[in-house]
Amino acid sequence: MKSYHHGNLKQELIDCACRLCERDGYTKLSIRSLAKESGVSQTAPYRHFETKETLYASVATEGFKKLSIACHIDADKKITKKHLVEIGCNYIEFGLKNANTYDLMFGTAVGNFAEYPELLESANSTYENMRLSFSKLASDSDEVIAFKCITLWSMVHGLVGILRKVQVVGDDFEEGV
Amino acid sequence: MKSYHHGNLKQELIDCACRLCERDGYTKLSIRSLAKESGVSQTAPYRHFETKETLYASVATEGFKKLSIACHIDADKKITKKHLVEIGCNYIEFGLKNANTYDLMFGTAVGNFAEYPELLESANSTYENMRLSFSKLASDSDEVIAFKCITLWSMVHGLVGILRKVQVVGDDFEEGV
DNA sequence: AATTTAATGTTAGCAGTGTAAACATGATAG
DNA sequence: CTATCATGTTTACACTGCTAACATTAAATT
Repeated sequence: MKSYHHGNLKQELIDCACRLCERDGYTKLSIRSLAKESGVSQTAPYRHFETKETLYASVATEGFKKLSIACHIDADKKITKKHLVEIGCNYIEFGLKNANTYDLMFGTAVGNFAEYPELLESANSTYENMRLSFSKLASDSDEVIAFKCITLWSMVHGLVGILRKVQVVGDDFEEGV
Repeated sequence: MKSYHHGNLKQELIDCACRLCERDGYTKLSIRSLAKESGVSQTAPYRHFETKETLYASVATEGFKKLSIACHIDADKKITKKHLVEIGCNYIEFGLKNANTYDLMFGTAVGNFAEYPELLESANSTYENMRLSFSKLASDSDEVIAFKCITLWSMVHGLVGILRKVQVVGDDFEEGV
């Protein structure tokens, strides 16, 4: 007889949600289907996620962690201009290859990150990693570095959004860089 | 006795949807509430919009028209570098002040613009206006202009996305430009 | 070790959703 | 005047987020 309790439901739900969100987009994800996929009753997820937005927040949190990893930002290593470009390309590649997750991370699905401490932490840490990398290359003031960082971030973030809509230039672009 | 037929339902639904989408975000918009708001039966909108995504497409179409207008791009007028910066600022301002509509326009709510000719037309025309403005300033080849255009577009588009999440730098930025 | 308690699961049910099908009405073309 | 067709309504279905009441198990307390 199978045990009544699942044991590791929360993590399994998050993993499953990450998969489904990326595959079908977060709008198609339902708590019920998620529960069914994990072989558990319809309302079981509510023991681990107050609302659907809380689940979204968890998926977004994972997303930022994956983005950090995908960028290959190593806080300790020395960095060159070439590395910087690589980071940018990695960022864009992540955004394009994980378009649905990226949409969840930067769209309005999760209204206010501050309501989800883990998400806020993971998003801030991603940014902080980027900022640190920039700061190693420039000898500007912190303010200027932050400004430049936002500018570059906007570039790559914007490109992700644009390239997704304007597929035509997608291939040309990679060479262009 | 009120007339059975509404007469101008389609446009009223679009207008109403635009308002509600911007106020609450497109996820909160329901066809039923929209119908009720227009004093019409639950399924009446289906005479004018095949699916909800079709309705989204209409709202997005309006969005691109409004964006074009907000940018104050005049295809005939001469243009200076200062104008270009103004266009950029107008773009960013539009994106921030109409965040929910902007999200609908550039998110994944409408999967494939090509399925909605009017939307495709209005999005392309917005881009074409921008490209024309750029082309008046630069004496580069069409390809290079297109490349620069995408780059600048990415900048402002990216900033809209980032500034929405990182409100802190919002005020500083406007001065910085 | 026995018992209480808190965490985590289930069942039943509500109100709201997108959408399809069948029917009603009224404007318009013949 | 009548037939047709666009546009409206009613009814119905399967699905959704979420709540409340109950069941089971693991962990803490005695």
